[in-house]
Amino acid sequence: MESEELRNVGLKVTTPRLKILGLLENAKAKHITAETIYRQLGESGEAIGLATVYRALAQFEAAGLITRHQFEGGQTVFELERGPHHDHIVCVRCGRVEEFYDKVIEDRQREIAENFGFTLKDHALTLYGECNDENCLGRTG
Amino acid sequence: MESEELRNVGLKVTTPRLKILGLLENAKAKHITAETIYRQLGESGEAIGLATVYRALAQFEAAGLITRHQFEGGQTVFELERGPHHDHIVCVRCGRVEEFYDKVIEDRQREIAENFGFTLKDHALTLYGECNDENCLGRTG
DNA sequence: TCGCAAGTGAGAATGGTTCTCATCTTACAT
DNA sequence: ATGTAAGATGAGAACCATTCTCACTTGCGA
Ligand SMILES: [Zn+2]
Ligand SMILES: [Zn+2]
Ligand SMILES: [Zn+2]
Ligand SMILES: [Zn+2]
Repeated sequence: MESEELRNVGLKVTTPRLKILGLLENAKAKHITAETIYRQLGESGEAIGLATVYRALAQFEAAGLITRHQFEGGQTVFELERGPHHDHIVCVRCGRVEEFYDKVIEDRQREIAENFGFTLKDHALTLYGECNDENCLGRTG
Repeated sequence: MESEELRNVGLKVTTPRLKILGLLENAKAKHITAETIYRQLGESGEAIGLATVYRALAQFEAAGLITRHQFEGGQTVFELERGPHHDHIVCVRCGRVEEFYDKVIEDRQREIAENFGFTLKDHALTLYGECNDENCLGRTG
């Protein structure tokens, strides 16, 4: 249950937090902005203050429940951290987001950091391109 | 000369643009924020409006003279686009930035995009870690 | 040298995010 | 169950990097 998840990371179980977690699980889009969370909760009658949404997301991130991504030209998006690590490829025309994991790249990153004498803590990799989805191609030609 | 560079990309040669380009070339830090450019020009008696700095940077970027990077938790930084493409590794303690190019990673990116049916246009890769610089280690232990 | 399209700068506006603070809740002990 | 203290909430203000506005200035081809 979601209550467990909150307790496990040392957060009090509150209605706003449960609603936000629940929305992250059930939202159609996996990568979602704070604004969207705020708006969707409002529309479904579960009004939560925007400040609370931001606060909860920051806490969830600190607790490792979610991750945050900043795709170029867009606002910050959040996603539930379930399953293994992955990076993203984003269509610059339609905004479609796909996920991938590439062991070759992950390994090289570690080697590169090592060569510079860095202890690798994190990385951000996003590919940008134009997708071949029919709904995307249809828009611009 | 810098005037050439501006003319070559179809921009009028103006004093503000020349000063900003010049600063980008001579600044100690290669990766620099708009604010810093604004402040450093001001300090050296070459006051330029902040809006002009942002405008010029946007035009330089569109013209391919500079690139823009958004390292996590920091403001946007700009750097002169001279020499081959590279990505970055950033120390999360002291902010030190190093550059690298890795053919293996670059090639894999292209393959991944292809597999998703995307035409790769761009990518953003930044590694975050803790460096072993003495000035860095000294700070936190 | 002129004329005007283009550029500039001060300050206002924007917009995403964070902060403030008075008011609620949760979690825990009685 | 009830009291209570620590923590959470929400409305709106504040923040801050960036962009916009607009009256004035400048680069540059004719
Ligand atoms: Zn994802
Ligand atoms: Zn697309
Ligand atoms: Zn660089
Ligand atoms: Zn360091």
